[in-house]
Amino acid sequence: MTKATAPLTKGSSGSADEEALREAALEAADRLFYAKGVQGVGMDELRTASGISLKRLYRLFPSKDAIVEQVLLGRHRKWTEGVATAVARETQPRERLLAVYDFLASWFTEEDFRGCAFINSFGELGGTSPRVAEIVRSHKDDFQKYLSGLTAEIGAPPSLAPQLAILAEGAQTTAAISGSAEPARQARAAAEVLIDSALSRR
Amino acid sequence: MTKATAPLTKGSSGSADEEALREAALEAADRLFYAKGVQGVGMDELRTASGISLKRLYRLFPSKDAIVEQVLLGRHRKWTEGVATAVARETQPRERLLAVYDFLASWFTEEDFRGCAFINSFGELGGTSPRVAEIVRSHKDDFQKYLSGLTAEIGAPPSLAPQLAILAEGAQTTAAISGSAEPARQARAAAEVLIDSALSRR
DNA sequence: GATTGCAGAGAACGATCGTTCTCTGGTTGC
DNA sequence: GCAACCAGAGAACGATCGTTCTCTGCAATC
Repeated sequence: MTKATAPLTKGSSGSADEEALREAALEAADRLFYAKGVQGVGMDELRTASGISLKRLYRLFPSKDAIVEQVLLGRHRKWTEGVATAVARETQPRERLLAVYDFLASWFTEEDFRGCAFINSFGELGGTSPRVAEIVRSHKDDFQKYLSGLTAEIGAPPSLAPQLAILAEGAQTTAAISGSAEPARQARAAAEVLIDSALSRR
Repeated sequence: MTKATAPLTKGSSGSADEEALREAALEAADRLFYAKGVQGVGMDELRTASGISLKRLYRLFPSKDAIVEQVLLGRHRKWTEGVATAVARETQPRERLLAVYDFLASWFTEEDFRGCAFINSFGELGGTSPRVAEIVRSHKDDFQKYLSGLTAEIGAPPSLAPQLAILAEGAQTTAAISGSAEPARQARAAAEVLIDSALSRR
């Protein structure tokens, strides 16, 4: 009864399994780290949650730090994708910009929402882990550059993008701490004013 | 602070010393926690940094958690004071509001600036420590209420205060991560637009 | 069928965590 | 002078951390 699956050559078939396991491990790690903080989750807890033995975890990743790094990089990919998808649904440049805040609003209503994982990680580890600090910095830089592209679409001055970014960051932390999705709407309303003001002064 | 002599009415003999020690311990704890995260600092490190023996530390405070709590409450006092002082220097209501962002700007240039301790603590411990989450929440709530008072001075609609708060929060995290004080000026510029827009629509 | 290799489960390791206890030496009260 | 007490330094404690190792049993190879 143990021969039912994967009777192929094991040399190359293990790689696909490995990738699936890696993915499962990262998913569990992401969920745990996000909910309880990186240092609040031990490798044993990750083992239990993922169902992957410690030995295997350490064959998939060289260290916990590497898992943290991969989790953050995965979050970066998902965030970038999510924002881009939300923006792509709109055609008018102004609406495309505001779509960012609608994306935030729907994210904030997820029941396990606990703020921006990058801000959280920076607060916890930014002072002691240069690698984490670097990843967070480049994530935020990426977002600013993305906003710059969107503001350029409407011909707004370059000073608008950082202001809109600050609104987004503030909405994330405020929503996390207050436990409400309202900051997304408040930030959106503020963004409208800033955008319109920038456009009228163009 | 210049205190000449220990007041007799403050407490029994030895209490003044204890209070000074408690203050010194909290000062060291604040500096270390802020720089390296709460969980990144052990009690042994706090002992070394403060020069206060473990035995004494545990007579001054019942646990590390209590120290964390006191550090946060102390930060809250200092923040509230600092903002109020900066605001009090201005007389015109609009300038009083903007003084908040000038206060941020000068804070951001401090060399050991590493963001808002409350946001950082929330990211690290908010998911596991209800007490920390509560303190952070009430600190941010306090700030919002303070801003509400300032916006009421200029007769702006109540919707303005949360927007200005979001700008301040975003400026703090963005400045921390980017390592620049620029976000304070950007937030200030955005606040001006929001304030003037709110006033013209009044 | 014997041998080899590798998987999983979890015990074990050294380090460090928050917290407590022991030991020592000096001060105080009589 | 002597007993009682208390402060300080740091060892010790149990728990837990990230990481590695051992043990066991199964599967594949000659």
